[in-house]
Amino acid sequence: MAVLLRYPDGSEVEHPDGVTGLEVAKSIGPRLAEAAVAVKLNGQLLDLDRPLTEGGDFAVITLKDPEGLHILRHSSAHVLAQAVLAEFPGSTFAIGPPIEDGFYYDFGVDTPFSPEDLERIEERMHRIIEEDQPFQRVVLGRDEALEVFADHKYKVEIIESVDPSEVSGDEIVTAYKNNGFIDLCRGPHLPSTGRIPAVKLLRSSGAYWRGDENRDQLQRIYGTAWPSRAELDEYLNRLEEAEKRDHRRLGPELDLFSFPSPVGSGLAVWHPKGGMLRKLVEDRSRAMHEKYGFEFVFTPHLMKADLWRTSGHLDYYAENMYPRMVMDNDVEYQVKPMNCPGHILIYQSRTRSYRDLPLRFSELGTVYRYEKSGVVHGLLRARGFTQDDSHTFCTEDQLGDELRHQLRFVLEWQAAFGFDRSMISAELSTRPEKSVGEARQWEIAEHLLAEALDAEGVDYVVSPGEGAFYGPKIDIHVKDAIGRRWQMGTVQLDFNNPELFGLEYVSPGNVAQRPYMVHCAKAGSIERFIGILVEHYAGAFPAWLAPVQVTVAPVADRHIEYAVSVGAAFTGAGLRVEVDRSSETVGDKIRRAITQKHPVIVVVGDKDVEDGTVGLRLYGEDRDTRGVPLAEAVDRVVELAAEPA
RNA sequence: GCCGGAGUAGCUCAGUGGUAGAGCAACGGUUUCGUAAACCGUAGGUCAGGGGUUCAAUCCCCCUCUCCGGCUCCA
Repeated sequence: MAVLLRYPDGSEVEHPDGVTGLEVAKSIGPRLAEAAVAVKLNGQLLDLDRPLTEGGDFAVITLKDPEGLHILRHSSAHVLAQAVLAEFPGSTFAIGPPIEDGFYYDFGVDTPFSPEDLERIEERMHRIIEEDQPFQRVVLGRDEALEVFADHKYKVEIIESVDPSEVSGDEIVTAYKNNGFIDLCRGPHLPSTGRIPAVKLLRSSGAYWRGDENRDQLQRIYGTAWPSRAELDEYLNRLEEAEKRDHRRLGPELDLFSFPSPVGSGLAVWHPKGGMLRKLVEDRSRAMHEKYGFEFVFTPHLMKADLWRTSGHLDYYAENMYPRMVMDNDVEYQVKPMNCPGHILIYQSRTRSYRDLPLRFSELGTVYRYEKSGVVHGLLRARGFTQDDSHTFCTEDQLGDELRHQLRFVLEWQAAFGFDRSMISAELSTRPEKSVGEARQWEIAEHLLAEALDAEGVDYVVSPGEGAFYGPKIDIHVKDAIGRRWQMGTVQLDFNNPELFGLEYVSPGNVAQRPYMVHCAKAGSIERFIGILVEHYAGAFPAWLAPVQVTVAPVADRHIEYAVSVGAAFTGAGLRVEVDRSSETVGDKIRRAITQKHPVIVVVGDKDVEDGTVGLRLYGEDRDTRGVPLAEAVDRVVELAAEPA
């Protein structure tokens, strides 16, 4: 008997039945065999020493492959668990999967890990790696497995639930064993612990068993593992870079915003430069809403509790709302967590005809939501924020065009801020188990949302059952400059509110009809959006968004007068300018402008005063251009600072 | 909310059971300089807040607030 293996290059080679992956790799080449960590047969990953009993598509997996990295990190997690169990007798272990860039493992221990504990564990891991212990696959019967893991209640729970994604079959489970340590695992693993080239523990934290806050809190240790020391260093470097562009750091540094503790957690104040940035974003929001046919409405921050009762918020959103205030004659008021009810009341202010629709209301509406104390995160997760919110009411016939219209708006919005189509992906979330509205409505709406995505050529994934209970939605995700994904815009149907408020319009046949309601946010939250922009651009905004666009630096005090007139020329062209009148050296003035990430530095000295010229230096460029005639310099900067179309 | 870590000058950080220092920033003076840090000086702190232990607390203990890393949740 023989098995016929088809290699990735298309060639087919016959091997004896029961040949191992390692033997096949050796037959291809000794270096490949050395690099091999597993093989893939017909899409299934197998350990190197597993005998192959069938033919098919075959590939050798090395640490260069995504699957290889996955295996490396999975094996690292095992070594972590092995180290923890050895260092902390009496501890137990739960699950430890690979994740992007690393792995974690959850443990049940008496006391949470300290940073010193992590060092100790990491040392132990390195010892285990040095010992180069082979990973051995063992197949256990269910009862046998229960016995082996009798002391580990989380493992027992896993075996009892026999989750095929975590173990291997119905009545059998697989485990991997090295040097007395055994862990439940589907595999595959590296051939031995010595094949982990670079591993590092990063942090520990609490984590709930099965992700359920009502169950045990375990202690999770996060780590990272790479094919080489250099790649590990590069990764750690990347983390540092990400830290440098953290908006919570850059915000105060660039004097944009801050979170003074007397104000309260999750509540930002905007400094003048951040205020300018925000004004620019909001100006653009208003301009684009106007372009897309929206009308501007304004609703109060405080509304009667009864309204929130009608809208259902007090039923399903109460825990995110601030407590009631009782005013005249025991009337209760509440701060708004959403803008929709206010907009609905405007819709209801008069009888609406089909001729009025679609009716598009928009508001930069500031809302307040109670967030659990542990989740606030700068501008990205705040307790007070401003949505670029809109609510559109339309007929069923209009719905398809309307959804596409709004999706196009969201896409144009993102593009203006440097997020082109290649950085955008969408998620279509459909009807969840618990939902309101007729099945027919859901079907129509889901279909039209998908059609809009197709028509606009947006890549999307469908998340079945992930829609809100009141309607399906599209979420727009954006990938930033360092590859992180953020959720921003959303186009969302609402079958619930029109019903709750009894919204109607008069049809051509003079009958009352219920309109469709569409929520749409382009940025989501202005605060969050700006937080993302700060991180995306690392604080170096494109010139049209930069709070200060031009710094004029006179070489010496005698050039201040000329510098001021140069500044005036730029200001006259509509640019935002600062003239540096300090008595520092030019080098220092330039350094300060660069540190503040101003897009344009204009240096003026004796020669410029004489010739009516300036020296130009743009952010991100190490060189400068001298002797540029003032008018030409202004033109160039005006062009550089032009708003996106 | 839960688990852990942290809070010393505007910022970055030293420090000790006997009431605090550096660099940068600020301010004053000198310097007037052509593309990433001129020189000298001055001022600046209820050591997050409150309580406790102690002859004595920034340091040890407790509570609160705020921040950081996660979990859960989410724009």
